Amino acid sequence: MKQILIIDDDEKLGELLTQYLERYDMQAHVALTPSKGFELLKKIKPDLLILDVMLPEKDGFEICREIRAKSSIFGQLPILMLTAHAGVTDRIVGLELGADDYLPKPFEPRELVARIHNILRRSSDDNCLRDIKNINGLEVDSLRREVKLDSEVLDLTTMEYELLILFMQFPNKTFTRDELMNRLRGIDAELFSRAVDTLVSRLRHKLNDTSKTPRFIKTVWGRGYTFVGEQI
Amino acid sequence: MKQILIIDDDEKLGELLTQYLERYDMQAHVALTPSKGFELLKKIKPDLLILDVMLPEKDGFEICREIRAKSSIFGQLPILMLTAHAGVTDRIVGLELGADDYLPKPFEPRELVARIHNILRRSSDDNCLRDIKNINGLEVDSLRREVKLDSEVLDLTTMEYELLILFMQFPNKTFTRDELMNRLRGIDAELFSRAVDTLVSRLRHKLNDTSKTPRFIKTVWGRGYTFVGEQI
DNA sequence: CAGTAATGAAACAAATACTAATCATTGATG
DNA sequence: CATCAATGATTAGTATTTGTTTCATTACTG
Repeated sequence: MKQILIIDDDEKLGELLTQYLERYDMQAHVALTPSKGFELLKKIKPDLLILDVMLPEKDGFEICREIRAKSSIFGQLPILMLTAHAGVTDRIVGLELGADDYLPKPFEPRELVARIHNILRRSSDDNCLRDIKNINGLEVDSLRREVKLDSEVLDLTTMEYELLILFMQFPNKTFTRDELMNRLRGIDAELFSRAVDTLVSRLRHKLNDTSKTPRFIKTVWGRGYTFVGEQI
Repeated sequence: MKQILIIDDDEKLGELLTQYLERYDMQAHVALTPSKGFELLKKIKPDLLILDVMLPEKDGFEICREIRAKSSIFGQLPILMLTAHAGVTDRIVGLELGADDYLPKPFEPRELVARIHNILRRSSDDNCLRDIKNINGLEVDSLRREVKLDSEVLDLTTMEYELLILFMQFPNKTFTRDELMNRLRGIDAELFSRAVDTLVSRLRHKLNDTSKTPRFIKTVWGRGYTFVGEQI
C-alpha cells in the first residue's frame, strides 16, 4: 500500500483526503505543520509527498527546496504541490524547485488521485496493480475499469463506477447520504437534493438489484445504504 | 548485435550494465569521460547512447547538444539520459535538447532495457525483436512499421502509429487522456486541448472504426479510451 | 389504520463530455 | 523561402451523464 504524506494546515482537507485516498489503496498521513511534517517524513518514508504552499512557519517552496537539498535520502521522493492561486509563476517556481506536479486549490479529489497515479507511475513503473475484487458475483477489474456481474460486463457511468468501488471497498459498512456525497464529490457536504438516491437507484438497476431483498445494495431506513457481501 | 555506448563516470555501474545488457543481446561499451566518449562514438558507431548528466569535464546536456549539432552524422543517434534527480526540469531540458528518453537514477536494470527497446523500436526500422502483433484482424509489424487491417496496409502518421501500438500493447486497458498524452510525448504534457481526441478520431477513421459499436477503440465515457480485443 | 416521513424511480433540465470539422502552427523537404 | 504534410488548438453541434423535481410507494409512528 502506497504511503502518502500530506503537509497541510487545513485539518478538514487532510481528513477528507485521507478517507478518499483510502479508496484507492493509499494510506495518507497528515502533518499540520512543517516540523511535524519532517518528523513524519523520516518515520514513515512516504512514497509521495503532498505539500501545501501556504503553511505556518515556512512555506511549501522552502520545504520543497530543503527536501531536494537532502538529495541523498529524499532526492527521489515525488512531490505534489498544492496552492491557493492558479498563478503560473507558482507553478514554474514549484517545478523548478523539484516538485513533480502542481495542483491549484480547489481541486476535485478525482483529479488529485489521477495526478498521484501519474506521478507514481512516472517515478517507478510498478503501477500495474491489477487488483481484481470479487464480491458475491460482482467482479471489478480496476485496470480495465470494468465491472462484471455474473461474468457479464456492465456499462457503468463514471459516478456509478465510483460509487460501486466505494461500496465494495467497505462491504457491509453503512454509509449515510452525506458520507457518500462527500466521498464522491469532494467537499460540499450540504446536500439538499436526492442526487445520491438517484445514483443508487440507477446503479441498482444496472446491477439488476431492484428486488425487495437486494443482493447488493441494501437500504438502511433513516440512515443510508449498505453494500452487503463478503469478499472472495 | 546492438552496440550501446555508455558515457558515465561510475565505473561499477558501467560494468554492471555491460553484463546485464549482454543478456539481452546488446554489447555495451563504457566511456568514463566525455572525451573518451566522443572517441568511442566515432569508432564503434553505436546504435544507442546512454548519457549520464553528471560527468566530469562537461555535463550530459552539453554533450547531448554537441551531438545533436553534428546532425549529419549522429543526428539520428538515439540518446537516453540518466540523471540523479527526478525533477521535471531535467527531463524537459533533456528532451528539449534532443534526448529520446530520460531515466532517473537509481533505476531498475529491467526498466532500462525496456526503455532501450522502446527507443530502438521508435528510432530505427530494424529493431532487435520483430514482434508481429495481431489483434482482432489488426496486424502490426513493428519491424516494417507497417499496419495491416484485414490484410490491407494502412498509411498511418507517426502519432497515429504510436498511439495504436500503445493501445495494442495493453489491450483492454482504459487509458485516460492524460495517460495517453504522457506516454506519447514522453513528458508530462499538460492537456489544454482535445489533441488526444483529435488523434483518436483520425486513427479511428483510418481503422474504419467510426460506428457506434466500435471494433477497436472504445470510448469510455468520462474516463478515456480502451482498445478492445484479445491478442491472437 | 391513518398520518407522516423516507425512499424509489420517472421525467425533465442542466451540466458535462465527446466528435469531427476547421483553422493555425509546426516542421520537414526541396 | 515556398510548399506540403502532420499535428495542435478551437469550436459548434451532439450525445451522455448527472442533478432536480415530482409523485407514487414504502416504512415507520402512534
